[in-house]
Amino acid sequence: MLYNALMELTNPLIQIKKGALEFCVLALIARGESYGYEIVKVLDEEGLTTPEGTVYPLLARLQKEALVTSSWRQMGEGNPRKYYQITRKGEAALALFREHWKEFVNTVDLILEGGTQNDG
Amino acid sequence: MLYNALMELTNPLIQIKKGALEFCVLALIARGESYGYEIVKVLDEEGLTTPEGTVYPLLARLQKEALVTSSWRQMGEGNPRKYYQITRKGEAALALFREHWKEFVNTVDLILEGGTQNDG
DNA sequence: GCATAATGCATTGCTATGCAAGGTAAATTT
DNA sequence: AAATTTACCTTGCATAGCAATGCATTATGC
Repeated sequence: MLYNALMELTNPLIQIKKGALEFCVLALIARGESYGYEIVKVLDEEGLTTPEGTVYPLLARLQKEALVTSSWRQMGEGNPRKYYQITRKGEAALALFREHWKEFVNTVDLILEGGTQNDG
Repeated sequence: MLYNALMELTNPLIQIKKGALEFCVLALIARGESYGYEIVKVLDEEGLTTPEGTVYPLLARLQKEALVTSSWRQMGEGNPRKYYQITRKGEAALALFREHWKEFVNTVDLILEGGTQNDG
C-alpha cells in the first residue's frame, strides 16, 4: 500500500497536526503576493515567530505542491525578491484547511476542557 | 550552546506547533487515570484518531518528562494495564498549555482570516 | 478444538518537520 | 571600510507521526 502519499490526502488531521504553519504562510500569501524575507517578518509581527531556516524550505514545499507560484522581481534598487503568488489549488487547499482548522480547534478545546457535559 | 533542550522550555510555540497531541493526551489523563489502549480509543471517539504507534511512545515521553507517573494494574481477568496518572508538574504544564493554546488559536485565526474586516 | 478477533503492551524504520548554523550577495548605514 | 540590513538558500541534527510488526492474554465463533 501507498500509505504515505495517500494518507496525506485522506486524513486532514495529519496535515493539521503537522502543517499549521504551512497554511499560515499560505494565508499570508493569499492576502497578496509576498516574498520569504517579508513573510518571516510578518509572521513575527503576527506572533508566530519563525526563522528563515523554516520558512524558505516551507515555501519551496508549497511551490512543489503547486499551491503557490513564484517570480523573481527587482523592486527599485534592493535585492531581487522571489515573490510568491497563491494558485487556484492553493486557494482551494486554504479554504479546506480553514474548515478543518475550526473542527480541529473545536476537538482540542473539548479535550482540553474535559468535555464532561459539553455537547455541540 | 544547548539549544535543543533549552528552546523546548523557552519557546512555548515550538511545543504547540509540535505537540498539540501531547497535551491532548495529558488532558485525557488529567480527567482521571487511564492507559494507552483506552486513550487510543477515547482519542478516536473525540475525533482525534491516533494510532498506537504514536500514542505509546508519546506516553513514554510524558513519563520521561515527569508529567505523568504509571503503575501496572490488573483489573479483573483482562491483560494487565499500565495506568498513567498526572503529576503536579503535569497539571502545571497542562494549565500553561491551555493559555498558550488560546493565544495560538487566536494568532492562527487572525492570520487565516486575513484580518481584512473580520474581527471576532 | 482451532481460528479469529479483541485487548493490551511495545519497538523498528521510514518520512518529514522545525530549526540553528552557516553561507552568498547586494544595498544601506555608520 | 566595517557593520547592518535586505534577500536568498542549504546542511545537518533532533524529533514527531506512524505503518508495520511483534508478543501475550482473553474472548468469540465455528
